[in-house]
Amino acid sequence: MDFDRNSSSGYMTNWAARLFARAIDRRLKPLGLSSAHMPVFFALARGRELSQRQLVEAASVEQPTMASTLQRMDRDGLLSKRASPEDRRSTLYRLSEKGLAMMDQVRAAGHEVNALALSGMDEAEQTAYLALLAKAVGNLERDEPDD
Amino acid sequence: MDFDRNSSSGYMTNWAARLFARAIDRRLKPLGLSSAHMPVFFALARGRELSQRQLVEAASVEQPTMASTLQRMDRDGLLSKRASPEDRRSTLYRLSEKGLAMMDQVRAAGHEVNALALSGMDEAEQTAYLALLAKAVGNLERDEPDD
DNA sequence: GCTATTTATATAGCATGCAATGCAATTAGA
DNA sequence: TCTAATTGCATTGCATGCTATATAAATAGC
Repeated sequence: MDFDRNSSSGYMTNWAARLFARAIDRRLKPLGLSSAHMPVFFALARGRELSQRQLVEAASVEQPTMASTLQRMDRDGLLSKRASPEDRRSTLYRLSEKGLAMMDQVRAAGHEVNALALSGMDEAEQTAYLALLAKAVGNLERDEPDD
Repeated sequence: MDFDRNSSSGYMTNWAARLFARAIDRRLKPLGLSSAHMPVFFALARGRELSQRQLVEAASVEQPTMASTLQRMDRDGLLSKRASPEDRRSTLYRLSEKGLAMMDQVRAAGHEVNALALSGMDEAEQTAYLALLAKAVGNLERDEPDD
């Protein structure tokens, strides 16, 4: 055989990630939401107010990615913004009423898909899955430039 | 606390997948290639000739995604096409000379990044990582429409 | 206080991925 | 054989992600 995709950790991780995203997206689509909104929702839970920079950290995406996610969310009325009183470069974001009202369904979708993905694994396997992912993430982060 | 991203299998899988892709991309960028090319390269190894449909299966991406990947690869001179003699709707793809010449480096990048990601895991853990990903993939595929 | 560096965002440009749709060629069913 | 369903692909339109670059505000070093 040439190459067995099932034996490549990179390929399998990518595949699983796409399936996770699709499963989330199918559930959130009726709300007009998608998987990329989830880290923003969780970071802004309970009416918390954060800057773009803090959201970038919370979601571990690059700054331009977060900028355009926030732009779409704002366009869709999910956010409420105000200029930072501390730093004139910075904008602070909160979920709007409309956004906050969707929080429970966002959480539910997340739990449902996580449970589905992990079904058939016992406690130890579920823990191992997260631990091994964390290990791989740590390893790959050491390959990133700078940081 | 509200939500610990490190405890969400979906979040961690997505994060790992993005780090995998970035690590691959950094290595293939000097060649003008990227992570999305890898499944196509491996499927077309040894001069094998496949239709778009077969490449879709091999890469587990949707058909329009493969269509545009092939379009870019063709634009960049990595492919050689011909009409299928069996089916007038279908086009058969092979790697061009230029593409074939890059195969070793594509493989090397894949092996290097996989090894990096799995470093610090013993044999059993590496096997478990792949097995747990396969389990999650299987679970999530059952959530997909149709198939 | 003044310049040099750093930091917070914005923007451009592109790749990758998806769903939805349309069309032409093929295949199945009556 | 003739129509109906299926299949292979193209296209549209959009979201998500990235790198590279620019700009203005804040901070540091002197």
